[in-house]
Amino acid sequence: MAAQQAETVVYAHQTPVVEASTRRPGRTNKTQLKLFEAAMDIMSEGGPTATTVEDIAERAGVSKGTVYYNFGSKKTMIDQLLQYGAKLLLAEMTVASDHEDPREALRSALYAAIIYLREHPGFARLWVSELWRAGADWSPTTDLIRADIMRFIRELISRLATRYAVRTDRSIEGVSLIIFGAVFMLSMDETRHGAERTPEESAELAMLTIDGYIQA
Amino acid sequence: MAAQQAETVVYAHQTPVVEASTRRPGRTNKTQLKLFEAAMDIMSEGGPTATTVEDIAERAGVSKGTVYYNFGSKKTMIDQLLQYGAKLLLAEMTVASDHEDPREALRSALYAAIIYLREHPGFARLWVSELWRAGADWSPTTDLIRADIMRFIRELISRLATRYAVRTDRSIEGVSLIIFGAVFMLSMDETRHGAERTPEESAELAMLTIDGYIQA
Amino acid sequence: MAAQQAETVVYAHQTPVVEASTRRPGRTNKTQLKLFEAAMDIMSEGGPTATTVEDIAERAGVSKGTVYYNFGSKKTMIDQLLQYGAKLLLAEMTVASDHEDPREALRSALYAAIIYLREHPGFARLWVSELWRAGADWSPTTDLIRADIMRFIRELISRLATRYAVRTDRSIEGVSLIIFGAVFMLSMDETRHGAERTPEESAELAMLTIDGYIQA
Amino acid sequence: MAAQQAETVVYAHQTPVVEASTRRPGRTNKTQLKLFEAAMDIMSEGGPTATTVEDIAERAGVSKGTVYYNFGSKKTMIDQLLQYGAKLLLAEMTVASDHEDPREALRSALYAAIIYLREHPGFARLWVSELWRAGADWSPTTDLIRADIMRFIRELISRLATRYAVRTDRSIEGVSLIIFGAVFMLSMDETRHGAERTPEESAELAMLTIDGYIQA
DNA sequence: CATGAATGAGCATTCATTCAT
DNA sequence: AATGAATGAATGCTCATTCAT
Repeated sequence: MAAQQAETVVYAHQTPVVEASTRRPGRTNKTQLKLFEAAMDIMSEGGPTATTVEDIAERAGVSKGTVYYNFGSKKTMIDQLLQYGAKLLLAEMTVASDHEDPREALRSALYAAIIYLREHPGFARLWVSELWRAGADWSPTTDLIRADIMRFIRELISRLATRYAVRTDRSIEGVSLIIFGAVFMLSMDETRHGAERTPEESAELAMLTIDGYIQA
Repeated sequence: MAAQQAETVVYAHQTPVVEASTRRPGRTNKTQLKLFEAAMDIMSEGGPTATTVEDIAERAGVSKGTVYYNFGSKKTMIDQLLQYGAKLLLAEMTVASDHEDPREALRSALYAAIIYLREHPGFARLWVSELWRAGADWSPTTDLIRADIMRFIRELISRLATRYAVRTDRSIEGVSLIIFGAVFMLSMDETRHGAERTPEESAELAMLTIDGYIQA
Repeated sequence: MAAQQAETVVYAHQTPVVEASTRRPGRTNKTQLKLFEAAMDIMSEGGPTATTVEDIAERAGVSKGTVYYNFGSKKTMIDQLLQYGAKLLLAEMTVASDHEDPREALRSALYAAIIYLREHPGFARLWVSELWRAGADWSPTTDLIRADIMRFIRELISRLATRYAVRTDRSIEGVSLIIFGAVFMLSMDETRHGAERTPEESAELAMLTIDGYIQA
Repeated sequence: MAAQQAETVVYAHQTPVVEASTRRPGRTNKTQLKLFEAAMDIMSEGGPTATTVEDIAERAGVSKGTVYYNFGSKKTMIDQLLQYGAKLLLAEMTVASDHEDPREALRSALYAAIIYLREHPGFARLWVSELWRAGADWSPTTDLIRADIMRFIRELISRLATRYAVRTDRSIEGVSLIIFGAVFMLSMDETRHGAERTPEESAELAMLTIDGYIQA
């Protein structure tokens, strides 16, 4: 007796991530969490297209039907997984960014992001896949998440100007983007080639860009 | 007797990447080029998994069988397409880097890369997909290509020290990596959201990192 | 979670033949039986290679996917079909061989075999195809079945010595083999050219060899 | 400029086997012989359906097109190969059967057949496959060959009556058939499981049936 | 004579999705 | 709330066959 579900999944800003698009009202339940973990886990190997619903269900120890009972479709599940992961990532970065010095706040946030992506390679892998997807089956969720992350970084970068002299011939948006790119590449590289750098070193590397941004 | 893989497009390495399964010598022929173009074209829409062999063949104006006659498998074709695209990319960057001033050489090479990736979104899309794949069907090609690009950037960065004071507490390898990430993110962002920046601006942004690297 | 192979029809051996790839326990279900019947039916026309999974599914009244849900692959299905048919054949022969006189027991068993093969030409056709296959996709099932049938005949032949004088310059193994060959050739000939002999006559013919074996 | 070729291949009794159905008039040429050898060789592994035209051409060291230039179709090639092999087999048996004593003539002919089939497992494999094929693509060649072999054996068996007392309650046709089956099974068994018997022993085994036939 | 390139119908297989229980 | 069985459209791949050179 499952109710039909809307195709469009709106990313719920500020409100509980999963709730909005769940098949049935109510909070993310235990089965859904199990499926999220399993999916994140397995997604580190092959990206969403290469990962089958059966794989995920098996890893989560439930049947395929259960995935459909809980999410209605693979697409929806991926979508909500993305939201789930992004929420956690943002939460980590937010906590870490609680520093008075804006440079330190940014460094600390990037450090947290690097740690998170290292520990959740499946999320990183998934995000990359979705981030650069195009065509018919594009979901707006990715854009919304990207916007949230970007906004978060942008605000941290804006704060730099309150204490440092920053270059005014470079857009904050642009700087945020390449910082984003640097962090991602560092994380994915670790996943692929093993950690050749400590998270601290990675964060310092990413801050090089900021050092180029701060100054005349 | 049928050509499963042509040596032709083998990416410029000391040892041919796909030699093991190569069946015959000879140059990349017209059909293979047509297929490469078609594949690059289509790949900008949905990544390799979402792109079917039939689609590629149709766009190239040949039959599905022809793809298999020329490449033997989808995987092999993708692999060689990657090599083909990388060869062109590196060629562009090499030509552009012909400047006496090492900073300008680097900036110009990055500019060329940004242009190339903008004009070949399919290649960029494909590369991203392969770059972070793992598991059974991983092909070493991606690693080799990545290594070549990284080596190229690394050498340009090394040259900076001949004229500028550079930070010695950051590894050149690491700097190369985040430059790589920045360029990629800039390019993919353009593909996804339309060009909000000129290529020149994008190149300057990427150089911010270098500016952070150059100085005491 | 899906049943690729059922343990059910595993041919009566000490160790299940296909155990390695079995996914779940449980009895041979209705769908699998339907598929066996359909496959045996169709196989009489063209051997396993010429028979498509689609044909079998259609004749069984299920979808192609169902075949794969139940058996995992065409090869596995053929394998289990062989086991299924062999089990039935051996059962028939076993029942028929219940005679005190060893010669009569053997004759009766051969008669049963001839009847069975006549009524299941698909099984005979399949077996012939597999029996002499070689190369990469060889499955051990055929050997195991052959060994069982041979062992059964061998034992019946051994019993002859308890009542008759038999030639000791001919190996029981060899005699079993040519009896096997005679029965097969008789059956297949009927299938190809129509029944020119009654099963009784066929059985008597096969017993000629035994008559040559019994005597000084 | 290849002339079209008739689908129906008539088996040329008593006349050169290959000539009748060759695309162009004239004797079997070198290329055709090379292809026959290659096909016989490779056919021992997988039967005609599993053997591709490409496999045969490759083994013969010619191109696929050459097969079609020489035979017009795979079917025709197989057909002529069958004729070619049968002609050789019959020739061997004929030479071997030149004995005054009919029993010895038969034994010797069977011995020759066993040797031939052992040395040409591809022919045996091919024949078995064709012998029990059914359906639309049945070629009459197999029947004609079978008839020739059977006639040959039948005549040898008929001669037995000139010197031995034979059973009159068993048809010569039937006896020929099971001798045929015995020889085949012995040969194929050797191919599959290695030679556990010398050809002499195999021939003696097959003669058991004759011993059952000779006597009151 | 021979062949390399191309073809396309046909086939085994995968997998997201449905649904009765 | 969960699931096992079934589905069928989609897809990668094979291979006999054609044909221009």
